[in-house]
Amino acid sequence: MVHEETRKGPWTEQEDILLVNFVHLFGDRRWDFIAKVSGLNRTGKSCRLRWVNYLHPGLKRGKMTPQEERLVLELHSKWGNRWSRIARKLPGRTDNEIKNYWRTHMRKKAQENKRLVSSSSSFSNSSSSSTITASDSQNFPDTGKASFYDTGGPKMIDLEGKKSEQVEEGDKGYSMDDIWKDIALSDKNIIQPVCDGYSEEGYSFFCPSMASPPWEDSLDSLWKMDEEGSRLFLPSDYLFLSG
DNA sequence: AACGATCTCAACCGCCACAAC
DNA sequence: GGTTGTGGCGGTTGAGATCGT
Repeated sequence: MVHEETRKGPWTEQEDILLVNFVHLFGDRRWDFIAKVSGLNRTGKSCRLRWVNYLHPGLKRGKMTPQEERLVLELHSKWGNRWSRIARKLPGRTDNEIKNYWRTHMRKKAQENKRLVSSSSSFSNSSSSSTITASDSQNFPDTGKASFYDTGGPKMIDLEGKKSEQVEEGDKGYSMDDIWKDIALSDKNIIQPVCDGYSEEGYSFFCPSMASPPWEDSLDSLWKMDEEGSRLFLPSDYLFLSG
């Protein structure tokens, strides 16, 4: 046997299928183990990332809804670049997705702002204060440093995520019900809030801390939830190839 | 239609936290 | 208590897609 190097780069459909099979067999926590036994020449990290960001059946694809956008802005103002935490409040969205969204979103804002500033030229100096918009401006305390989208939120003192978690529910301008409604309209299956409303993962489509995926008893519904058809869907006979 | 600029998003990297030993 | 292995997170990159000229 030739010891192949660890594969990198884009995943093939075959790899995806294989990974899905093994995740169903062993759960979505033992990534290193899965990486080894699956025969994928990938690292555990790579497998996890692929699953979390792309293969996970609960993922919602497509553009962010206005509600989601607002929620991202709001949560980012509270938590800064805690993408995974923010993602937990956005059912079906991944931290990577939100991170990317924020990056492009803020880039646009920064460019717009630059234009405004240069045209009015009344605000000079401003080491880097991306004035953004009125509603956003709170997100960007003038740190005078860092990239344009960096750590918008207050330099949060995390305190093990306790304090900040407590504040969050109270001062929300609107409820997650809106978002759930939105999702329910388009997805109508799979994504259900499993945990009750007020834990850290309260609004996730399932509790990440679960040892085994909750969808195991509803595999038929996997891969069918895309509303835009833009998503890779594995027909159920792809699953469990070996029976 | 061709080309360059810009945008989007999947994937990798490095660091950190935590659990097992 | 120290070491090691693994998972998770945030930052960054690069290829492909899309847009504008």
